[in-house]
Amino acid sequence: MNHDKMTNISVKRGFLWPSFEIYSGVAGFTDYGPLGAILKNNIMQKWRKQYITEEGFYEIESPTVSPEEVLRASGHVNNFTDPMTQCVNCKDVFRADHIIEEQIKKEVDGLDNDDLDKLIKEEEIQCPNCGDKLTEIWNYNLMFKTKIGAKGDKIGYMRPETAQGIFIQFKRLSRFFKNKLPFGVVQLGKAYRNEISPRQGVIRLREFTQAEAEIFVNPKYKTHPKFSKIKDVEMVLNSAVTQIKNESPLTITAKEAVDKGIVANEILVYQIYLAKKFLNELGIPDKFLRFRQHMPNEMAHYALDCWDVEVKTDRYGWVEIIGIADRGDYDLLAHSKHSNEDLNIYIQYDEPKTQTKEYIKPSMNTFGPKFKQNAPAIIKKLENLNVDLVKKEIENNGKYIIKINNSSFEILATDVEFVEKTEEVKGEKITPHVIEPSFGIDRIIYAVLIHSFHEAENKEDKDYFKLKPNIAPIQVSVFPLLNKKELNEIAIKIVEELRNYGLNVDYDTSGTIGKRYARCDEIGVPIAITIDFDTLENNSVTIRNRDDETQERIDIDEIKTKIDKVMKS
RNA sequence: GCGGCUGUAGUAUAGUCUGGUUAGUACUUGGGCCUUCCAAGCCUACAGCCCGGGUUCAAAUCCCGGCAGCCGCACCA
Repeated sequence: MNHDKMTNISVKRGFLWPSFEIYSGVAGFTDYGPLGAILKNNIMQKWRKQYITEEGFYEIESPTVSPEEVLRASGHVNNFTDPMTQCVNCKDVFRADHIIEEQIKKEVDGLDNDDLDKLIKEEEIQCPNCGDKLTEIWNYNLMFKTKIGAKGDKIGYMRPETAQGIFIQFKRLSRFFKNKLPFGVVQLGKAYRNEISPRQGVIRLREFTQAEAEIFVNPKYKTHPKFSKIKDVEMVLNSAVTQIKNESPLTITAKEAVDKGIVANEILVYQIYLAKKFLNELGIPDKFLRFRQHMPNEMAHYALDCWDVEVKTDRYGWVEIIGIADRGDYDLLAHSKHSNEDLNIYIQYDEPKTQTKEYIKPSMNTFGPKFKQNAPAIIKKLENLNVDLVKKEIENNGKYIIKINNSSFEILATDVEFVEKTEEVKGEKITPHVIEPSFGIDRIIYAVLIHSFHEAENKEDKDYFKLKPNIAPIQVSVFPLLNKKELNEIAIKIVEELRNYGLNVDYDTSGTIGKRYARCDEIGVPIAITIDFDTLENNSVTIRNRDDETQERIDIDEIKTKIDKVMKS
C-alpha cells in the first residue's frame, strides 16, 4: 500500500481527477476520468450482478431532489442537522450540544435550540478554548437545500441517501412483488451531503455514489433460505461487546455468530457475507477487511443494529466502506404517519388460525326491561371493556358499575352472560422490517485501487494496478511488435474483432514494445497480444499475462477462448 | 470553521530568503528515425510560475485577500 504513489498514477492515467480544477477546484468533489468511469461502471455492474441477478432483487431509479416532506418524515430535516455555536472572541466553532454536555455533565438530547440557548446563558457555558462568550445557536444541516419551481416556495433537498426513494414507493413495490415478503429493491445513484470540511479525497465527498439494497422482511422470520450454504464461512467480527471490553475481534463462523447472538439474525449475517464476497472478488483480501458493530450511541436515528465493513488503508486507517443496518420498521412507520398511507403488508397465514375469545353478551330479557332507553349505549360500552376485568368485578363484588355521562348503571351477574366465541383469522397486517446493505461506491473504488496497487520492489519491477480482469477498464492491449505497415494491418484486424466481441481494447504502436507493456501494465490491462513477423507466416501471436509476465504462442483463432479463460479467473 | 505549513509544464524539481537576461533540468506525452518481446538510443515538438489585488521602473520572488492541498483541532446523523 502506498497512497501517494497510487494517487499519483491514478490521476496521471485518468482514474480520478480533482473537479473544477481550472477554477482552482472545490473540496469534496471528484471527477472520474476515462479509465475511472469505466472502472466505476464495471464495479457497479458487478454489484448489480450480485444483487439483481444472483439475489433476485430489482432496481429502481428515483429523483435525486426530494421535496421537504419526505426528508421531514425520514427524520433528516430534524436529525441531520447539528446545532452549532461560535466563540465571539477566538471564532472557534463547536457543536453546541457537545460542549454543554461537557460542561454541565448532563445529557441534553431532545432539547431544541431555544432550550440550548437558554442553557448556555443560565449555565454560563464558555468557549472551551479561551473561555469567552458563545453566539446564539444555528443549525448546520448537512443537506443541500434548493427550491422547486418558479415561485420557489417549495423547498427541496438533494437526497442524503438513495434509500428514501425506495421506501416512498413501498405500496407500488409491494404490489410489484405480489405482496409477498421478503423482497429486495436496490438503487444505485448519487447522494449529497454538505460536509463541513471534507478532506481525505474520495473518502469524504459532498457528492457521492451509493449502491443500496432495501430488503423488506417479515419481522418474525429473519431467516435466510441460503443461510445453510454459508453457515461455515468464517468472518472476523468486532462486536459492540468486544469493543467495549477492548478485546480483539472474534473469528467465528456465520452460524456461531447467529447462535451466540453476536449478529441479530441470519439475514444480517448473510448480508455481511455478501459484502465480504463482493469485496474479495474485487481483489480485496480478508486480511484487510473487518466487520465492526456500531456502538449503541453511534447508531443512526433509524437503526436497530448496524455493522460496518471496514477496509484497511495506509493513509486513513480503517475506513468504513459499507454499512449493513437493520432499520427495523422505522422508515415505513415514519412515512406512513406523515403521509397517512398504510404502508404495510397483509400476511395470509398458511392455515387460518382459530382464535377463541370471550365476549360479554347482554341477557336481553332482563337487560332490556332494566335499562330501557339506556340499553343501547350500555351495550356499546360493554363491547369495549376488558372482559376479564368485568368478569372479576362481578365475581368479587356482585356488580360492575358503568358510568355514562353523569349516570351510573349497575351490571349484575343476571344481566350478562360470558360467552366464548371461536373465529377464524386468515392473516394479519404487518409493517415489514428493512435490512439495508449500503455501499459507498467511491470509497470502494479507492479501496480497490489501493489494494490492487502493486508497488515496485526493485529496479526491474514497476508500479501498476493489478486489477482483477473482470473489472479492469481495458481488458486487452494489442501491439504490433514493430511499427510496420504489414504488422499494423493484422493488429488492427484483431483489434476490430475483439471490440466486436465486446472487449475494451487498446491499440498502441508508439515506442518500443517494452514501453508499451509497461504502459498497459500500469493501468491494469490483464492481457496483451503481440503481432510479430511469425504471425505473417503461421497465424500465431504472443499472448502475455500482466501478473507474471509469462508469454505463450497461440493461434489467432484461440485468442478469444484464452481471453475468456483469463476473464473468469 | 480555526491554526500551522505548502502551491513553478502531465510528474518530480531548480530559481523565492537577497525582486532584474528568453524561468533551467529530468522523466512523461505527440511526431520522426532506429529497433524482432518488457520504460534502450537519436532528432523534434507541445507544455509551467494557483487566482485576484497591492508595492515597485521592474514581481515566480515582497505584502494583502481568495482558492486548493497537507498536518493538528473541531465536524463526519
